[in-house]
Amino acid sequence: MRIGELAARTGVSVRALRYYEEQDLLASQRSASGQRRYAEGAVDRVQLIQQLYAAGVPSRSIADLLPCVVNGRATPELLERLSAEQARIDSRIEELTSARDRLGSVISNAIANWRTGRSCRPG
Amino acid sequence: MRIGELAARTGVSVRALRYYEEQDLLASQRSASGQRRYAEGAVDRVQLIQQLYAAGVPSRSIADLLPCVVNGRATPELLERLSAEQARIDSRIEELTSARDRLGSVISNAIANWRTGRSCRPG
DNA sequence: CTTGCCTCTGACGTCAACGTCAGGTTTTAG
DNA sequence: CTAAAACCTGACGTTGACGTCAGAGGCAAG
Repeated sequence: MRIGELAARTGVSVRALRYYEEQDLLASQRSASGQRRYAEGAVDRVQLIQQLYAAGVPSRSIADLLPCVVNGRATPELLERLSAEQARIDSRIEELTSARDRLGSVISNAIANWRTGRSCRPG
Repeated sequence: MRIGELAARTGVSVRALRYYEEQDLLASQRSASGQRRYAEGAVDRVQLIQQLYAAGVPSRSIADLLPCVVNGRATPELLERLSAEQARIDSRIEELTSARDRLGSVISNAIANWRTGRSCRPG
């Protein structure tokens, strides 16, 4: 498929796909005229890239670990990096959870004030 | 306390603290000569700011909700925004969890390959 | 009083992950 | 064949949360 279709099917922009290629995250065949052609697997690949980006994994790390994802092999060193990334994600989840809870108590606190005390209306 | 001490006690840079003030996230008294003076509560406040930043809450939203955190009151509109932020954080946590799991399966897959099949060593 | 560290206000630099525009080629629909 | 739509390669713009540097003042110690 061409880049436009891949963009449509993954929900990421054409520009982003070209950017991924620049960063060696996503390869493409080229047609005789130079247009990018992608196989079906590219859809999955792009979604994985997005997932890792969303997890805050820097693109350099993604570039390093993607081959491993594809062929299922990793050097011990890479395995360590993967575990490290996983740990980073875990602590990030904890941060988020605690932030979420803090927001939650702010909310219920505000609601409680709202019921019992004066409301937020002027006066 | 002065800005250097607050920075040391919160672990954020002096520049960041001045930036927070610029964004109306953190107020300060000024000495006669213009230096910033902070009360004890500033330490907590800065940590809250960090937590929200870490959760991806944009600084404008933080500025809006901080007064509410302080005085425990919120307009219905603000309550809605808080809930929206909470929901955003929740979906972010889900993203991260799924990324984490995906990394996990990559890792265990690699380990399995490592045990059963050929290792990653050349040859 | 001076030395040395802390602080001040601008103001420009940075980095990632793209957005956007320019100027040109290719593919497709009619 | 032609016009529209999609694609190409640069290359500069954007945003957020600061980093960093310049130049000038403030403050406690000796």
